Amino acid sequence: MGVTRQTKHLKILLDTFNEKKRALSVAELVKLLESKMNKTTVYRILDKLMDDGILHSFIGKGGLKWYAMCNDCSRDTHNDVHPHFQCKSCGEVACLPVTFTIPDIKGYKIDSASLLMVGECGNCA
Amino acid sequence: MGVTRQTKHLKILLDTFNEKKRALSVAELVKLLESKMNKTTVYRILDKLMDDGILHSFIGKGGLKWYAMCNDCSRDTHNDVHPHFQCKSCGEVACLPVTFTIPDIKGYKIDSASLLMVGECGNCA
DNA sequence: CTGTGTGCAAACACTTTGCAGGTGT
DNA sequence: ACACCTGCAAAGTGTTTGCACACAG
Repeated sequence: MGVTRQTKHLKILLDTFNEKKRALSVAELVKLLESKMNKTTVYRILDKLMDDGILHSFIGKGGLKWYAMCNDCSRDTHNDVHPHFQCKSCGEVACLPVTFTIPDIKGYKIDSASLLMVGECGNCA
Repeated sequence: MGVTRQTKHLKILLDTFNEKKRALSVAELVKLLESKMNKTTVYRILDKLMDDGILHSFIGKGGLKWYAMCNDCSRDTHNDVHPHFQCKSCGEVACLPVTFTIPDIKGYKIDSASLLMVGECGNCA
């Protein structure tokens, strides 16, 4: 279903994640890259990188989508249990270095879980 | 900052939650009630019920907002740590009868957390 | 050459806002 | 009477789609 080609746009996006070393919202990426590529392209590349297991995504405060580099995901075994933290003051997002195990709940077959914690980061406290 | 008045629209919305006895998405509520009230009114009442601690909300799969009756919330102590489950097949949402304790993470002052599990419900499995 | 990728504009879906008029207490 | 609530239309925001053209392999 389509080989991911090595285009300059793809490279720009990957470089951005490597530089920033943090989670980025789609809105932020679109704004950041608006001089270099169309927003449609941003959405499409993010989708593809997600499929390929290079990025993972989650829904932040307010329902906006965020992406971050995967450290421990592959195309087949996508580890969705990434706890994330979002500061209610500055809005910054961090991937938490915590392992979270999905509880077993009878009556439900659980595939993945997303855990978002909201509070104040070190800078804002 | 405003007393919540006992209007017929408010009653209709509360009745809906009491009848359905489950979490409802805003989109579903708007559609369900479109003959009885304007969508703007739905949004506003949901907001108010949230403030009053009658409903709690969370972001479901895909970033859509859901509301459900609070069982253990008051206006002052809003318990945001409600684990929720959403079926990836039928989209149904359930409030899980599980208590989840927020882990302590150094460097972050965590106020609340939201935990969404995605998988298959009893009907779809 | 062929299948992907890209830009642009338009369409979509969800949510918020402003304002005039209606309603609860 | 006054503060609060409602409907309507318009605008705002984030995301997706269709299509013609460009590019990588």
